[in-house]
Amino acid sequence: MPELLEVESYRRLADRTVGRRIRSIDTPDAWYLKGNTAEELKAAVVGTTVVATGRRGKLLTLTLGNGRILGLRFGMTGRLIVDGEAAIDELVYGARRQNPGWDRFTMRFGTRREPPGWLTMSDPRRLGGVELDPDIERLGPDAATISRPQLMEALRSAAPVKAALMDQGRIAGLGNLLTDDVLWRAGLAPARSSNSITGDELATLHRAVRATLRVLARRGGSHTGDLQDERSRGGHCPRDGAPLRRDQIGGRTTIWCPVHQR
DNA sequence: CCGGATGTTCACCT
DNA sequence: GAGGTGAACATCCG
Repeated sequence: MPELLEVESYRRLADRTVGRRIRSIDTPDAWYLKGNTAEELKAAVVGTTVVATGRRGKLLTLTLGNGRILGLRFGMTGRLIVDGEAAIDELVYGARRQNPGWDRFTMRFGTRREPPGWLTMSDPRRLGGVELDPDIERLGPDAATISRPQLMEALRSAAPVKAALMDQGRIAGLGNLLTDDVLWRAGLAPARSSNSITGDELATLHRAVRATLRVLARRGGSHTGDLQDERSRGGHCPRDGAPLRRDQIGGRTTIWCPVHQR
């Protein structure tokens, strides 16, 4: 998916639907509906209005006029399209082409007197989903606004710091690409046990989370990190020129510099 | 042809 | 219980 930065741009796009009334929904893929049948979903949302958008980590939420919350998850390849316009032209690991067969969920808006339009989730790999009233509190604090004490709490674990940062229940929003760039920026080895992080290192890591999100947001997304060009082929550290390492940590391919990440 | 890819969940180990 | 591993989902790309 889309990590935090992409989902935030999806949220801003979805903001366009605030104030619109949901006329109908298309649910061509029952598997995409988590926890509800199409009939239940339809009964809960059709006829109500989108009153707000929100985001916690990689979860996009649409608050409806009846108090229900519609949670949208995008997996690795999910895209959001509103009124035919996509928030992001091309996902790095997503499909280049567009295929109507990948439309997994659509809301159609408008009545005689209210604004029309539609919102579609397109997801080739079907790794995302739509859930009514998702358990948002199962997610940790959002990475974009997490405080230093909250980060310390998130790292109260014997797991590698990389695994803890990717654990959405501990801290929400960081995926594989962002996490590698955060640790690179912080100078921390990804396999370091979380509870071995010192107070000074925690402060550095906290700043690195914020800096990485700020810088990559400005550059255009999670795939614009300093390590991105080095991910595919064995590259060199942009900071000190050392050969980068490629390891499996927390179940994911991890790129890191053994010289300055300690 | 094969392996891996911005993710999550689950079963099964240690 | 905590942590790790591999599978599953489906498609594209190198």
